Amino acid sequence: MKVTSFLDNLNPQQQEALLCCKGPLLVLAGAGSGKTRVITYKYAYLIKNKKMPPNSILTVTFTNKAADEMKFRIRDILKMDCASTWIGTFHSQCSRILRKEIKALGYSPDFCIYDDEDQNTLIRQILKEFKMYEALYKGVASRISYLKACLISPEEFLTSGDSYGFDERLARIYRRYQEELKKANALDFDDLISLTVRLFKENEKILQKYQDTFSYILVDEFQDTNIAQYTLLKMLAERDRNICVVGDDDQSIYKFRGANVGNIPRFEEDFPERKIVKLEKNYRSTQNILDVSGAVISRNVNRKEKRLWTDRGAGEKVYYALLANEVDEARYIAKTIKDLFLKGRYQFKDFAILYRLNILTRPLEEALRSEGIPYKVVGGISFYQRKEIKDILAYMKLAVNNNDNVSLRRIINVPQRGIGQATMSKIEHEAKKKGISLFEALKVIARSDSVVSATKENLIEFMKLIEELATLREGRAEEMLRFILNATGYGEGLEEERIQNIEELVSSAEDYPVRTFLDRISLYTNLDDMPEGDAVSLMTIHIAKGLEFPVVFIIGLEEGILPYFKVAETPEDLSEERRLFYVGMTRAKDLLFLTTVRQRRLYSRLQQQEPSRFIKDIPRDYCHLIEKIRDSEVRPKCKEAVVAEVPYPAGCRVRHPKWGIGVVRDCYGEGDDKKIMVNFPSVGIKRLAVKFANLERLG
DNA sequence: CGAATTGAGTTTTTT
DNA sequence: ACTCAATTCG
Repeated sequence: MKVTSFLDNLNPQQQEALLCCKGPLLVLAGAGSGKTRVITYKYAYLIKNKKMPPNSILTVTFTNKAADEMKFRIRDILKMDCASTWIGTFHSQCSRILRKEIKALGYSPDFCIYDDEDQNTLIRQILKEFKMYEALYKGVASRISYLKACLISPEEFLTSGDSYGFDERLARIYRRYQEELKKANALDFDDLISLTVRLFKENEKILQKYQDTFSYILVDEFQDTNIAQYTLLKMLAERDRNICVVGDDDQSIYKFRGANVGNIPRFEEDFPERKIVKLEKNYRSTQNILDVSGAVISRNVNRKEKRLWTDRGAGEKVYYALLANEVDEARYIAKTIKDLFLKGRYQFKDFAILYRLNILTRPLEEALRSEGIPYKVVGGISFYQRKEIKDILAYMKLAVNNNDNVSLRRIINVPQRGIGQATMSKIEHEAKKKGISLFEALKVIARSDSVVSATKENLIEFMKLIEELATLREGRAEEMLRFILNATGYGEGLEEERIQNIEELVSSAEDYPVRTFLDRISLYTNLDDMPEGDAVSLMTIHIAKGLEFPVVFIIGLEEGILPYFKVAETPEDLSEERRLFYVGMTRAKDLLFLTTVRQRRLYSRLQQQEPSRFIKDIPRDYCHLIEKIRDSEVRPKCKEAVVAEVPYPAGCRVRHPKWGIGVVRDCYGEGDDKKIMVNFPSVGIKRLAVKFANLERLG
């Protein structure tokens, strides 16, 4: 493919993003603006035109799916094998670096990777030992994860006083947790990033080596990076300053996992010579959908102003339906889908139903079933997190890394082999006394006479099993898996479905060596299973990010649900909820349906619902209002939400004492808080409080 | 050691 | 209402 043909397929802004190959570049890519295309083409352009070797471009994504898709496209464009390229997730790239360099940090390169479940198990065990309420583990886990994402070590946290919500108990648990990880020669997901940062901080030579290796850095979904990830990028890019980050602050919806939108302004400060390119042409939605979603998101403060446009035309108005309860809501949606399907314009797979909370699927599934509409709930427990899969893999992990205490605990009595709590306590005690791993301690106990002979035999048998497995660790994964299944009898008496899962695991091992296989699945936490066949998709808005559908329904647009009542406390949280709504709306290509109910049964409680505050930010003119509530039940409040009187309708002109005449873009808020957005030719778009602005309306 | 009962807590989840 | 998990009993 010639350079010119890359350019032919891009609009002027996209071309600009592609051609800027020297120095730092920030690409603000609106929803549906062809971001992936730009990144992929840019990568190809750097190789073809700038003659960069493929291995000198570090490309970072957040999901394996995004990385795989990119590799697929590159393979297609350049006819190039992408197996050894540096295209991958933050975590896989860091793991690759650490496997090579981690000795410099005193870990063994055989380290295993703990997923969230392993992490939780370990934390719970520590809580138990500290005699703390175990149910706290979720909060503890997320706070530890947050600290790690901010590169705060236990020591730093201990001396941090009041910052970072200091809590003495948390500090002790955190410190102990890190010690246990180190003992087990295990890294959790956050460690993969933070230890790579530490590696570079403490070893100038190693950092230089990777700075030399990477002559260009490309980052996708930059708005989702956390502090640790940003620091990593900054260290690598600091010297040569050839880095391109692509993101959209309006689509930052993972704050709760440590993502920090502040990294966008931070990037601008750290790389003051950066160029900025905005991608505002949208290739996905109708203008109506863009206007409605744009009106909602424009209420957020401190965002990078973007005005998405399309040449697709206005399209149909957005449908906003007000319904009596969740059963009506579900029926309304099912019926609408059926109607549209029967008209022949859409297939079932063209529809997506999006929601804030998983719990909202229940009535939906019922209604869809009764209309005979095929559907698939996307998300939920992923393949590799199933119990049977994790059990089998725990054997494998323990064989490769005998120090993996969490895996040992997991399988020592699974399937049952008569090693119970009493015996386990003895092993724990021994391990603690001698400062050795549980497996070493188990060997000691097995040789001693401190347990009854039956138990002793059981221990010896388990020990032999693991040692035998260990001899297979240089071999093929499939072989080891078969051995595990035979030797343990795992699967005997199991449900058919679980046995099938195990079979699938074995066949997915293909020809991989044991270690490669383990690494792969430790970092591939979900098999990106988009629904096959013709079925309506049900998923959370979070999961829908990055996807698109011709027809989108967003349900449960009520106070307490979106925005969710537990997060809607700070303005930041509220902004994120608004972004979530925005992400949901911008998934739609042709038709967008929004629903609110008056009454909803939630956690067995019947609740009166108020329409989401975001609804009133939708300009009335862009909406079909559909009310399916029997007249006697209509509460005026619901109606007001959408029909709220606007003294300054969009498009009308006003005179400001200082800035002269401007065109009203928008007016929102209530009473004294009523705000107005006006475009003045002299000063641009201004946001004003109606009460103080002293405006004069002109016609 | 395993089964049954009681009790608490209910978001979102790329890796 | 329902799930998941810890504690208690056999």
